[in-house]
Amino acid sequence: MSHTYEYPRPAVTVDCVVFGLDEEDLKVLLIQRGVEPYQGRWALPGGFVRMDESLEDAARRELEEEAGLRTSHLEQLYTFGAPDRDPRGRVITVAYFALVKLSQHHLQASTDAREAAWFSVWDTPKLAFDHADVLATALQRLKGKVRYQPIGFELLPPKFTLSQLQRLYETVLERELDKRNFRKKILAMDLLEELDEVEQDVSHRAARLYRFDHKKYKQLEKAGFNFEL
Amino acid sequence: MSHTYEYPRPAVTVDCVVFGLDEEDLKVLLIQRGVEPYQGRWALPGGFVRMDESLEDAARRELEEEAGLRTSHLEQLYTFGAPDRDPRGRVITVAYFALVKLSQHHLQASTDAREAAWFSVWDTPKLAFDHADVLATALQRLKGKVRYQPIGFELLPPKFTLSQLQRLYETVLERELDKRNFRKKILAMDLLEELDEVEQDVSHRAARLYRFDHKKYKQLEKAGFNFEL
DNA sequence: CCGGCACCGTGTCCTCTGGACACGATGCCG
DNA sequence: CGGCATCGTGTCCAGAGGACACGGTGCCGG
Repeated sequence: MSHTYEYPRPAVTVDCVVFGLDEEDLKVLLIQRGVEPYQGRWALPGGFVRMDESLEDAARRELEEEAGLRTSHLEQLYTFGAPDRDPRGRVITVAYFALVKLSQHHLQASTDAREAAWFSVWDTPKLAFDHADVLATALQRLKGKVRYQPIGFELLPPKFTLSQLQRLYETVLERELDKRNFRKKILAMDLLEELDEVEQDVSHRAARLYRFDHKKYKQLEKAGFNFEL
Repeated sequence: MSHTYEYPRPAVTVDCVVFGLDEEDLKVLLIQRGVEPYQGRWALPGGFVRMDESLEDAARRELEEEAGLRTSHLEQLYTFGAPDRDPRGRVITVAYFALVKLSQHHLQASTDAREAAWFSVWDTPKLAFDHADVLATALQRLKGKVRYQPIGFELLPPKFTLSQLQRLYETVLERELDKRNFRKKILAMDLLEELDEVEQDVSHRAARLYRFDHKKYKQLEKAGFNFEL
């Protein structure tokens, strides 16, 4: 290896901001730290990048190890590298952003005896390192992206009602939407498959279920179609 | 330092995609490599991150060192970390994205005897490492961002004509725009200061000069205004 | 001096989109 | 069988965006 590389090197980690949605709120997955620094504090799941794995592989591995979690949607968020962001020394972290269907991911005990739990994104405990910044950045990204890419569906069960979908947007965007206009617009896109099923076990009139048509979206996307709100 | 950190570490670099605009084309700044690997190939300016500087500071420093360049607009683009992207070993690079006013940056000889030059973004030589991917990512970002943030002005001289501005958008977006609609829309935003000056040394009727009003934009932005194409 | 050339600068019309807005239908429960 | 909660639907209006053409101005060359 060239002499060029014999400088001291920073350590490199990945951290994941995993969002999920339940009936009440938008949630983020946190892990309670078992060791110093910030022992006992809550933090984003993450860890060191191995020499032979890509950054995204590292993110997936950490999610699997720390929360027994697999996710369909995982994208790079931002890289945080302030020299003093870790008290142990120079650590640069590549943050990732993931969406999971909370309904299908009941957390399993983490393999390394750390506690994992979902918190409302509007009400998290004090976080370790600069993870509050990372979370804020991720929220901003989610808010921005959900409007012009159909990623919101990653947060819902495969079959969902239009009300659920609308609640999703209202929660993420932090504003109310008009039901009629919302339905008009989303149905006009012709990306939802109307199923011959209605929701079960509700104590009022049951709503029709829909399914997002990924194939159709891919096609339309190629043809220059743009999803928007 | 904790034992946790005694894993082997990747090297970390920053690379910069610097865009400039001249009368003909959108340009990108490249540096010819003086050492192996890829000796003689053109590459993005960049280099190793020092242990005591932030990522953005590293990017600015490299731009200064390799091209004598300062830039107003510098933002993080993406982090590239495929295990085999550098033949010398594991090197992760944090790519940055910069815009400069080409009219005011005649390149000075680089301090470390490497050659620096501007190339049309549509016609670059074969690049070192995965820098072609980095450039493609940057172009995509520029195309996306220019429409909803007033960053295009960073590519123009402080005083410019509406035709120059329109040509900028046409070049970046790779499509033609209608002159009357473009002027109507951009002037309606009320972000351009109309000057009592016209361009000089043209062999036809001279066009009026305008200046972008950064202050006004900041105010409007706070008030919830959204710049859009 | 005059014509040609190149670019500057301007307004109308039409379509479509987006937002405001209310009520009858359905199904469960007590 | 009445009450309650949610479902599901259509109209109207204003504003934005896109299509579209021509007279004005200034330089240059003959």
